[in-house]
Amino acid sequence: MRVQVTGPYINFLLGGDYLRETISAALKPGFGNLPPCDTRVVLEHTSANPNGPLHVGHIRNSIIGDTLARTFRKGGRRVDVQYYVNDMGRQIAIVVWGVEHEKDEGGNPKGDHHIARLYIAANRSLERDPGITAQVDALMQRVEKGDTEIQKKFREAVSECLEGIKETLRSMQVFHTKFVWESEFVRNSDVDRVLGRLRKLDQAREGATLSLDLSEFGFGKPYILRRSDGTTVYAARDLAYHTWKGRNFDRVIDVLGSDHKLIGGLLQTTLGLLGEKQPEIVYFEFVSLPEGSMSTRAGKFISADELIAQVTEKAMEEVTKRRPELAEAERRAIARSVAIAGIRFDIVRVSPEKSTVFNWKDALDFERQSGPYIQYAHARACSILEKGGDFTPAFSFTTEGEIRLAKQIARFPAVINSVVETLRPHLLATYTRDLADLFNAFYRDNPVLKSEGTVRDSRLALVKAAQQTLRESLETLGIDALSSM
RNA sequence: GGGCUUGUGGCCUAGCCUGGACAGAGCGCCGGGCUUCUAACCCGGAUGUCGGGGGUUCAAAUCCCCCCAAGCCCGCCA
Repeated sequence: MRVQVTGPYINFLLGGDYLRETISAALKPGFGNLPPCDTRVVLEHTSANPNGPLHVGHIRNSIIGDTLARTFRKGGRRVDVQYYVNDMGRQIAIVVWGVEHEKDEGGNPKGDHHIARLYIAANRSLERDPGITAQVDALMQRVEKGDTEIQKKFREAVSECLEGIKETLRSMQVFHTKFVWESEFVRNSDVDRVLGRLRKLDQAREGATLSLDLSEFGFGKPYILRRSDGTTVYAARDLAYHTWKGRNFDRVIDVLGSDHKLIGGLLQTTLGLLGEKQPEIVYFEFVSLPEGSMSTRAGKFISADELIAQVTEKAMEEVTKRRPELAEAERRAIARSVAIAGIRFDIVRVSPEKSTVFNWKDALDFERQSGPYIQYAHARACSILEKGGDFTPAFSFTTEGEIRLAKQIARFPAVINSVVETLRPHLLATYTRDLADLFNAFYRDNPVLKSEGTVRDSRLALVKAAQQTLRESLETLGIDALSSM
């Protein structure tokens, strides 16, 4: 290492040994993996109500959550990823009422879309005739009391919707290890037990309802846990779920929309009062439409399925334009990967605290700063390596392009670590984009296959290291690292 | 009304926690580059009161205070 003074700054220049070491590490599979660690992490994300398909707002949750899960695993953590299924709230009772009373006008045959149409229709009926509210209330009471016939109806409606949601998640390469049904905590009496403990808190206020007075913690309004008709609210069931998570895992992480900030704070405070582990909550701001915020109830949303279909179609056009010689099935497969890369990268690259407005033009743009741009850099690297054939890695880096690329590669494990520490997955996205930029700059100024001797072996080693690092980064972002596109 | 978050060229975004080298990219715009490792790429150019005003500091996009604007929350919904 050399030290140089420039004006008021002292620059520490990293020498050849450092680059040799890291580039040689990057040549091995699994570059960027952090040492395994025994901490058991449970990460909850998406958990959208099963009253309709995932829309472009929900998938910000899914993509942030899935990217965090992948990064944690790369960081050596053991991670359980859970989707908490709300299968007994008021919204689901409305769905069940809709299944019984509404007619489906037809459209996308997927179960989640079918359920959404009934849910939207039921809400319209509810607006016209407030008397229906009593019927919905009755459904909620019967399901909570354990009426098996009604429970079956709830389960069937929820399952139908959930199957559609699962299909959407799979197509985005978002994976959960477990779907936890809320009603489980009512059935196994965890909710009763946690209510029993809550009742004994100094902050408990019990009359017709059971609530907590958390004003000493800055929460102005009572935290209602049980309705006057005896049924529990979501908050109570969520407390039971988080108590269970806290007792079975070392770290509990939730990814939630910023509209949950207040209830997230109430949840954390209450768990603290009970002496249970408090979850770490990652909040993200909303995705809205140019005409305003999305609403499943009002039918005002762009579904993830529609987004994926449109982006895939655009990707197919692009692939066909560039690679007309490929068979259709092959083009189709590339288009699917490119589409998911476009969608996932576009969402994960923005810091979570920034609210965004969805627009089709940007969603369909595969140019610079996009996921496909990074995939393309990776594919170019693969192509050079394929043409280069066997080589003996050398580590002599002298040009500016070589050194800057090598340094960026070297940063990768630190980036994984910082995402794990800060729970900010966009850091990985910007890192990967910069890596692709630096690879392109290197590619432009440093001929690889035409060079000779040590220069060629060094550059091939660098290309290989860059390709591996791009692949590891892309896979951690849930994006396919295509070798040809 | 109260709370939380955001405000960076026409558009979009990184940097803000941990203050320092000309505020980095991208889109769009103007002008170039495919007999040369994949042009989903690259090069050059124009475009910035870092929302506004105070303050702290040798030094502020970054820290503090006030103001303005936008989004979200303030249900016996989730």
